[in-house]
Amino acid sequence: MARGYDFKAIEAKWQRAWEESGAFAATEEPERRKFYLLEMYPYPSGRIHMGHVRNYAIGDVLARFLRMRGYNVLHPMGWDSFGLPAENAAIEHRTHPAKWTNDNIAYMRIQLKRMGFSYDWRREITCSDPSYYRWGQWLFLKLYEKGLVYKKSTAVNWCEMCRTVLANEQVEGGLCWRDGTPVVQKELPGWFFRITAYAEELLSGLDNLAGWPEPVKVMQRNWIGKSVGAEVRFPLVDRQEALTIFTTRQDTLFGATFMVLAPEHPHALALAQGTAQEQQVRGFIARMKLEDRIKRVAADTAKEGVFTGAYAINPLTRRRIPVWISNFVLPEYGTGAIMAVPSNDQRDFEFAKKYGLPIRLAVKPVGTDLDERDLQQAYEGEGVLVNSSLFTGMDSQQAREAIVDFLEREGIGKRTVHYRLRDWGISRQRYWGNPIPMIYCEGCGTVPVPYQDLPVILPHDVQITMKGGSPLQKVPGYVDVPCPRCGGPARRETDTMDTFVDSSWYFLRFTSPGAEDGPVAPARVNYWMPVDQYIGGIEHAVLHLLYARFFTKAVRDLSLIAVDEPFSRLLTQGMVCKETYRCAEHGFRLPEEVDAERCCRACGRSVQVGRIEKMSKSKKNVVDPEDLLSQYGADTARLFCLFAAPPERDLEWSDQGVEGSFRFLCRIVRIIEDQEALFKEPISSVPFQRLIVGRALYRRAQQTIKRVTEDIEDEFHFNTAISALMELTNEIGRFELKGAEDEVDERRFAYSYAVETLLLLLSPFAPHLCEELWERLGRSGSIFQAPWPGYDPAVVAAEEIVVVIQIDGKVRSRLVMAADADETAMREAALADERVRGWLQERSIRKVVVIPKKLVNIVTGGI
RNA sequence: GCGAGAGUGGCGGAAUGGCAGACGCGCUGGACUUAGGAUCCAGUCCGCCUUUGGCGGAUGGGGGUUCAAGUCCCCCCUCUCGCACCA
Repeated sequence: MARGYDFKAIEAKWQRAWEESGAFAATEEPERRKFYLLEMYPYPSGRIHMGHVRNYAIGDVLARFLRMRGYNVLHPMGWDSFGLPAENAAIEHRTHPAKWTNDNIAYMRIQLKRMGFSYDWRREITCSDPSYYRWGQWLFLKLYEKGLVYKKSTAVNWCEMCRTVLANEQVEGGLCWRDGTPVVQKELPGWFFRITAYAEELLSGLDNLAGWPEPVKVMQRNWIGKSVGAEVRFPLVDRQEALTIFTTRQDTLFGATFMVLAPEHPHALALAQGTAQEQQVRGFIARMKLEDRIKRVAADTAKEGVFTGAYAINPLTRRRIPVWISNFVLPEYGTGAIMAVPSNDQRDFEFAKKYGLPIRLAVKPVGTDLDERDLQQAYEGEGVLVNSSLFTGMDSQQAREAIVDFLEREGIGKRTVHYRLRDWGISRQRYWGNPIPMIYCEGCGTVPVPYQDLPVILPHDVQITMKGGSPLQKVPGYVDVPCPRCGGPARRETDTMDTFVDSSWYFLRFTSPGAEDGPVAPARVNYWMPVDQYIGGIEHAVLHLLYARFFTKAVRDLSLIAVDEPFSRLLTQGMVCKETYRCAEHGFRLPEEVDAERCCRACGRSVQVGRIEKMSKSKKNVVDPEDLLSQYGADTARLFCLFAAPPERDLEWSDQGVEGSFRFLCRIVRIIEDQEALFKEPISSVPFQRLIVGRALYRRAQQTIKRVTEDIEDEFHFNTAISALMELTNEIGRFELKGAEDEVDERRFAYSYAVETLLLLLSPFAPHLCEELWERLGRSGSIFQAPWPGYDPAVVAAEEIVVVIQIDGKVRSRLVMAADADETAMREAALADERVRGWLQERSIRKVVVIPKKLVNIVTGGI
């Protein structure tokens, strides 16, 4: 038998029982309160890690708790099983991505089951399975019909090592997150989702997401990056065209003394043509094209530029202003051109100083006599307009409105809103993803695959080399197809979809996983959606969570679902961290490579005990859940993850802490085993009013019900819920079962009630053990079919309480009083107290503050 | 630079404006033991006083509000995360 208690046998026994009884299968029952609880599904990398264990343990407590509370709970699990690692692994292990993926899923499914998570496995989804991805293709085509999918050629992040485009979040400091290869910009055709069509709704919708953590909402707001301003036309001197700029500070228009274009701006070279500047401009543009984009965009990159030789007219001052080109203007934001107001914009100021361009003050701080000749830096704040014709003297905020009105009246410009959010490029030049269902015909152009031909099956026989383009290009039977429209020879699209597409709607599919007529079955999806509680890592704050919101709105507009937002409440759990050991010679070391004196076993040098960092293989500070399972079992692993820190905070791993959680469970086993005979006999209940010796224990049990219920329900404070359970356990352990003859019934009743309550309250945290002990207590049926215990507020409230007596805010005495003692009684008792009287000699009482049920504070006038 | 969050014993962490340090880990002592790395019991913020006991100090630093501040307000410091030439 395993140390402490036989968790291996117990856990296997109950996992089998739950599976056989279908305990966690969820069906739509319209008359019941539903609760859709979801944790972010994993990428099947091979084995689960502690981050998964923590994420899913948090979810499972809620799932089990809510079921006991009477909710109809949907708690599904699936696999984010498309993606590049499968192709890398295929090369490394000489296997097929499908086999590697499916083997991983099979293994990880077993691991999750061994953790005892209460999923409805009948609803399992595998992204890489045609039964799932066919509906991804279907949705792609529907969105295409709606104009929400389009193809364009543009500059994208390209990783030479991965041989594919990377999403923005996969670029960290200009390097590929996976292999550290510098990411390059590459002009490439690809498919895009028009997420920008929903920019405003994605932004405003955040205001209604009361159940989302503020940081996540802030990050999404920043990402969407809404700017309200105006587009203004600046006519070019001696030409027909004009340059259009975007600004949020039209109040500073009178201070615009030059213009700046991005090197990529379509007019950039044209303006210089035939001028003395042409060669210089040509050279500058060529150089900028070569320059690394990430570096160019970095804030600390020096501003540099060239004069185009051309002039424009400031439409308000009517003055000629030179047009420049510079690296600090970005082609993709606004119109790729700006008006430069050096007096009121720091970037423009620096540029003007560097190249000796004129500065003209447009807005000055209220009540100052700022002069542009004295400017040491731009004044970017609000203030009063100067040098601004009829707007001079106006408040800058009002002037923004007045000037944009004027621009619109005069036909010079118009109100405009710009977003930083860009359309979502979903083309991946890789094999292991969902095929984009498009066909190119020379005669008919781009033709969608007809719905009846879905799914486009990912061919099995491919050569994955990580060289050249997509492996799919070299699969003849795949690429060459007849055009669905004219029947002539045509070519299939060989890009596959970003895996974030799969995860953008998997939560919908869970509601109706077998649906054959569409991605979802309407009645079922509408019963379950939205997800009431979503749980996952904060690293998805912007991408997955933004994409999923976008998809939900787009699918809603296809009339397939009725909700606006996919996730009502969101919990972002912290990372699982552990200290690192680093040897000067051997780098990061495993704990077993370090001896008791903290020296490297390889070279004997003392290792540096590093910071507490997120568990990662490269830092050699990971703990494998598998080891935990074999040493302590699933209940201990879960319990520790929940006890060591509140869910949203980082969790610091501690082997001794795990040991402590295990000890706690062992203690409960001992308590019950020691009294096994007691529970075998019938126990008659005693009303609370008649409880004397058992009163305190009974009350403590009731108080624990209240605390645990509130801790789980309100704030997911599982750590404090567990500590309350430990206190109850301590109390039970101290309780004396033996006593006078006439007390025996009462003692046995209070004791068994407390033990039973303990098991019920602990069951969501340590389900296997509680199920087992519940059975040993002789209770029939699964503990998870028992209702969550309730409490009587009158019992919870003690009839006597300790009142703190303070003198001038310092505790000087404590008195036991009736809980319902009124202010007068409390004041008198406090003033009559001997210790208090000792302190009060020589002092005059200025005031007595009485807080019922809490304290009395006597404020004196000093000695 | 901007934004968000955090700073409490040796450690993880508790505290509707009302006894700071619950609970756990670790540590100390004791009991039971052939043994203890099992279990049980007691102790464990710091300083001071002669004890039972008591006094003083203590939640990054400094001010303030209040009868009362870890908690509210202002200033500063440190750390973590996110964004960062976004016009």
